[in-house]
Amino acid sequence: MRFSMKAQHDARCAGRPKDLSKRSAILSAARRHFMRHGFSGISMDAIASSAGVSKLTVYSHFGSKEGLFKEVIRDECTRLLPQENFDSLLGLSPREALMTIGVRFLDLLFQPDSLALHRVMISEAIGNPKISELFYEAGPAHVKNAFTSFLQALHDRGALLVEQPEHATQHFFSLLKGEMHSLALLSLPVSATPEALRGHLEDVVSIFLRACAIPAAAAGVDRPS
Amino acid sequence: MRFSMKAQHDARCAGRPKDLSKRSAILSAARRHFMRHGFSGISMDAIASSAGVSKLTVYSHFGSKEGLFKEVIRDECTRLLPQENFDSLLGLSPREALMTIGVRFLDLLFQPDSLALHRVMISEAIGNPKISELFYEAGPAHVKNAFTSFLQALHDRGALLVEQPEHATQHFFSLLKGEMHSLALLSLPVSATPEALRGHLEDVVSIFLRACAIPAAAAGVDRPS
DNA sequence: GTCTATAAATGGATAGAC
DNA sequence: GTCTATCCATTTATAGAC
Repeated sequence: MRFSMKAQHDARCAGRPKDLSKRSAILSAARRHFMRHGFSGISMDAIASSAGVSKLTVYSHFGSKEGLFKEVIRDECTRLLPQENFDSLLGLSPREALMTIGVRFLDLLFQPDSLALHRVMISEAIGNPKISELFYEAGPAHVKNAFTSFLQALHDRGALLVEQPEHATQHFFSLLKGEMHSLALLSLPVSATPEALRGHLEDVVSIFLRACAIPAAAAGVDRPS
Repeated sequence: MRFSMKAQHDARCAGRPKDLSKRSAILSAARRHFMRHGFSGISMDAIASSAGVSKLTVYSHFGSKEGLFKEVIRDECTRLLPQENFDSLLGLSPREALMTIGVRFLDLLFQPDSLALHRVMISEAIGNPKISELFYEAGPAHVKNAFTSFLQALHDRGALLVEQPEHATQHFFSLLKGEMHSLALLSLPVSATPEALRGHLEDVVSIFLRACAIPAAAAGVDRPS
């Protein structure tokens, strides 16, 4: 009973279980505060009292403020990104598939948590490039790779003409983000109503499809699969 | 001997003249430090000593750290943006004009000073939306408006089909920024070689022109100019 | 013994006033 | 330039709980 039946982290031999509920309470409080006020903007005192634990407990779990911060980032990336995979959309028409992906991506991008994470990462990137690398690999890179594979698949089956899938991915997501994302990062008012987002999305998909249009009939110029 | 022989700032009339050279020395030092370390990342002590003045002088000129910061932002925006106006490009072909504008914009965007300014603005936007508004109006909004007017002019003379110039402007600049800008904001390594930028620019202009292409011959569906 | 909470202390940095 | 009041990350008692 005292001994963890799910022997997960018992590497510390006799070290006793270190209440996991406290650990997650700390992580949750830290996440709220870091996202709202940034790394320097909040004190360990505030985090500890907000989590209902003592400061010593925080230090015993995470070692330092920076250690806690890194854990929060890692956590937040996996929390926001439930394994992106677009293979299930290969049955749809390119337009339908792109619209679906676009809706998902915009939903993700304009979540307050996601915006806050981006802001915090950029602000920490001033003089600390290591942390933003951690973020990028755990977050944006995944979506990017998934979409590139998806485009490659569409190209291979002749549904679209995508000569450079990585470039195309970049263009698609850049268009999706649009000015709204820049404004949101600056905490400026942005009318992200569902209607506005929908219109934006339709514009973007149309532009993208025009750029990747198969040159009408004679597609024989390219390698035949 | 005690009296300055180079009577530079002897306007000792009514209100104390407050040495303008010191003012600009402070501004310049503050700019360097704020851009490199952010607002919280640098102390007034460091700025004062770096400018070769006492802290008192700094406070007498700018009142507070935040006051100094705002002045730096205002200054930096006008310094980086030498009045954008694209009317002189109306004689070129749309592709040539867009390429020219793109080169200028990318040059501006990837200047270390410009990147630093963006980073600092985003990090200050956490809990201080007023300052980023100042920045946006003094900076990005100008370029945006200039380009929208330019597109409208092209549309009016039938060179392009731009139904919604403001949306088109948004798309063009989003594409130009691309992934490179997001990476640069995170201080992540980005290969912004002249060749890479050139290739990117050509892609972007091609996509944009395809999106705004006049539907070949029968343009009669739209209002004839 | 080990985790924990409370509390206080250390050591350093800083904005702003005089 | 100096002074002061404040804040903060981190450490160090001290004592209770399992």
